[in-house]
Amino acid sequence: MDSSTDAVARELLDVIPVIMRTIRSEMRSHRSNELTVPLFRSLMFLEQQPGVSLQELAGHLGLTSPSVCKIVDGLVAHSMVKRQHSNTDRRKITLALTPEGQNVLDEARTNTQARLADRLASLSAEQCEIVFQAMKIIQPLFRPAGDKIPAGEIKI
Amino acid sequence: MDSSTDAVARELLDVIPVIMRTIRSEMRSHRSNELTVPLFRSLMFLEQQPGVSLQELAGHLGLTSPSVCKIVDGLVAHSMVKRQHSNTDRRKITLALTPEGQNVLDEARTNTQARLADRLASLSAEQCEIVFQAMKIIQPLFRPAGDKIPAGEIKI
DNA sequence: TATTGTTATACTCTATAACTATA
DNA sequence: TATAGTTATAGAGTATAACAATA
Repeated sequence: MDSSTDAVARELLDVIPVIMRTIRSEMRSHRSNELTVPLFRSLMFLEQQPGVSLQELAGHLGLTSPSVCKIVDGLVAHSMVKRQHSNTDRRKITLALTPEGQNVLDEARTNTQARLADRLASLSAEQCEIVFQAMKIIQPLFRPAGDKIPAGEIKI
Repeated sequence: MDSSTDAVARELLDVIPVIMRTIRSEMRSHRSNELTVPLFRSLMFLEQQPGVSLQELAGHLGLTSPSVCKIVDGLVAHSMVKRQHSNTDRRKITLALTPEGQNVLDEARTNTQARLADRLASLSAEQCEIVFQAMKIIQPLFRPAGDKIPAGEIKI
């Protein structure tokens, strides 16, 4: 069993960086949406969890507060995100997508997903299913600390 | 079938960046080997393909020549890689691991793999197998252009 | 003239440290 | 005093453009 997890670890180390580079470059190559991976992930998280604080977003992204503060600055400057002071604790901020942010997210997701799907086109239904299941299996193991499971997914 | 590849694409977009961040941070957190992901991948490639040129390495990494030139500078400065002029075409260079580079690679691979394997420890044998197969399925779809399949793997 | 590698320069992403405002 | 967020500054990592040497 140990040798098996080692083999999987070796494969992950081999394959993940290559996929990541593709995702990055495909996200960049689409001219209309100048989203980087962290910006894209921020918008996705705010769609799932509207009203979160900066620290909650930082926890999800696995980045420090200053880094996320700058990311949010950019998103606010481009009118994709609304930043407000919390009513209950005025030190905190609450973050949410604007309608424009939702549009940008929808477009970016559609485009990037379509390009990834193109690469997967040669897979059989069985192979697709294996990859799909693998992602579902791996995801919880790498979830950043402090990242809550969205309420809609608790179902177990 | 289309909805299936779309679903897989969505999962990849969700999960890959998170795994990538973990790989990065685990690689950095181990103090003795200060290898970044691209440095690590360079060493791995030179182990498989000793004697390659800078452009071949750049093709494998999916980076531009100037970027790879700087990476190689660093590896040479740290005595991990030997850089020589080619005899047949003196514009070209040939790159190869030094014994020290091999040691650094071995240690980094062992450590990083072990940490990843720790995260996978809770998986059942079946789950391991699914993830393993998924990586094998995905890998060829995302191989960078100009990246040759290592001679030892042609076997088919 | 085209190709291989290098140097010069700049931009993005991220981090640590220091600061402000609120609790 | 502790916490949430911000600002200031610095260090990777990458790219494009310009250059040198060789073919």
